Amino acid sequence: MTDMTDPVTIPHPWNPTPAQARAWQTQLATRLRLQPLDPNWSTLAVADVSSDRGSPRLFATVLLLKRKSDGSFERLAEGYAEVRATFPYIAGLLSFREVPAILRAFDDLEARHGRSIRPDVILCDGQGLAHPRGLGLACHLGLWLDRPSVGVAKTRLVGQFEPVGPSPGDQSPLIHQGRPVGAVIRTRARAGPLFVSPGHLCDLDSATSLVWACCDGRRQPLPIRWAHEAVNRWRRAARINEPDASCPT
DNA sequence: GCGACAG
DNA sequence: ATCTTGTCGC
Repeated sequence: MTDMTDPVTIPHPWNPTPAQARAWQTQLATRLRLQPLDPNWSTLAVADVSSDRGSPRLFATVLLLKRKSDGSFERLAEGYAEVRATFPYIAGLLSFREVPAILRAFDDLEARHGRSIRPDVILCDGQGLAHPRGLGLACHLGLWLDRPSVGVAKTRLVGQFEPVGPSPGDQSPLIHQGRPVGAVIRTRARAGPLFVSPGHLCDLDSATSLVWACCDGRRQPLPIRWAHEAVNRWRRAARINEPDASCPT
């Protein structure tokens, strides 16, 4: 009998063939734990990755934030990493391309912060459970780090849903293979809805309420916007100084 | 063969 | 993801 508490039962490579990657996803999905998130979560880590068209240079950023009692966020620390992509972008296999870069950004974050990071939840730009094999980027990262995680994507990958209402807060269940795997949420009037799904150590209700709690009238949750701004600011600076990338302050 | 297809 | 200016609308 294997130890059911291992984050990842068998370490796997990040540069497998597409067929091997799909097999790992099916295997890893069996390790997911769908459970309520601590409603009193306060520390949140948010990750984002960006790159120039056709360039194999991936820039990853992870921000560590603290949710204050008044609902605002405080920036505690940040980490950065530039990685050479070892896997192409293939719909359904995004985590094999971006997670390695995100893991290095986490390492940088810990190095700067001076101690191990144990965020109450990790917010990811991409799908969680709403995936062909139930293992979107949020699930994969959460499993690897053994931390609760939530996925929020701008467009659909899988699943069917009824039209979402026009008002902020309106939502519609995302159904895949007869199972509710996520929620389509209107976060801003006249803007496209977001696709939220749980990652690891989290359930659908927890995922949707957390994302909604991170929204402030804009289409994207504030943490996602901050991470996106941070990683793009760094990438643009690195593009000017060409070769090496000097991390932000 | 055709359509779909996170970032 | 990124390439890109202006433009329409609240």
